[in-house]
Amino acid sequence: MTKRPTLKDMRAKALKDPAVKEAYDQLVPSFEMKRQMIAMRKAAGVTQEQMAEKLGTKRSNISRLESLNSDVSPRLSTIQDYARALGHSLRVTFEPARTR
Amino acid sequence: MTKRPTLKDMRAKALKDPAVKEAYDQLVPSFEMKRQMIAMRKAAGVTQEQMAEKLGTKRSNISRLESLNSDVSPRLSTIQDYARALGHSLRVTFEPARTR
DNA sequence: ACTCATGTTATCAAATATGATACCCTTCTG
DNA sequence: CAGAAGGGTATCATATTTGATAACATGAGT
Repeated sequence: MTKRPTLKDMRAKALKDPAVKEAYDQLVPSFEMKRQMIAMRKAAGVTQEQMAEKLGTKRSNISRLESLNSDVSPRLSTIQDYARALGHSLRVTFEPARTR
Repeated sequence: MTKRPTLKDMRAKALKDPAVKEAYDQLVPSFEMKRQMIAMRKAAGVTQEQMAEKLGTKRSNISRLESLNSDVSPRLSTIQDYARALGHSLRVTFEPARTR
C-alpha cells in the first residue's frame, strides 16, 4: 500500500526547488529567534500586554514582533530591548552556511 | 608612588555610574557583532567595495554598517544579507544578563 | 450567552534605516 | 610628489519599521 504524501513529504519535495529552498533558509534564523523570544516571555510568565508596558508600547506591536507571519524585519535594537526587558542579553553569531 | 590612572582605571570608574553602565551594556552586543562581521569579511579577503557589489549597494553603506560609531541599529535582514554574502548563516541567541 | 484576558491583523502617521553621491583621510607604491 | 586603493563620514531622498488605534478571534470562567 502506497501511503499518501504527508506534510513532511511535501516540505521535503518543495525544498528541492532551489528558489524555494533559498527563501526557506532565509526565514529559518528569524523563526528560531522568534520562537526563543516567545519562549523567554512565557517562561517569565509575562503576557504581551505586560511586555508592551515594559517596553513603553502597545500589545499589537509586540504581537507583530513575535509573529512568524510578519513580513517586517525588526531592528537589532528592537530585539535587544525586548530581551533586556526580560533580563536577557543578546548574542549574534555567524556560522558557515550548512550546505546539504 | 601613586601611579596616574590608566585608561582601564577610567573605564572601570565610569562603569560604576549605573547610567553609564547601562549605556555600555547596551552597546556591547552590537560591538561584538560588528567585530565578527568585519573579521568574517577580512577572512574572506573581501574589501568593502567588493562587499557592496555582492549586496547591490555602495561602499559607504557597508562602512556605515560596520562602523562602531554609527548610531543606527540595522535591520535583522541587513545583517543576514551581509552574512549570506559571505557564505554564513546567522544565529541569534539570548542569555540571562550577567549581573556583576 | 456574556465577559474578560490574551493574542492577531489592518491601517496610518511618525521615526529610523538604507541607497546614492560627494568629499576627506591614510597608506602604499611608483 | 602623484596616484591608486581602502575606508570613513555627512547629507538627502526613499524605503521600511515602529507606535497607536481600532476591529476581530478564541478560550476560560461565570
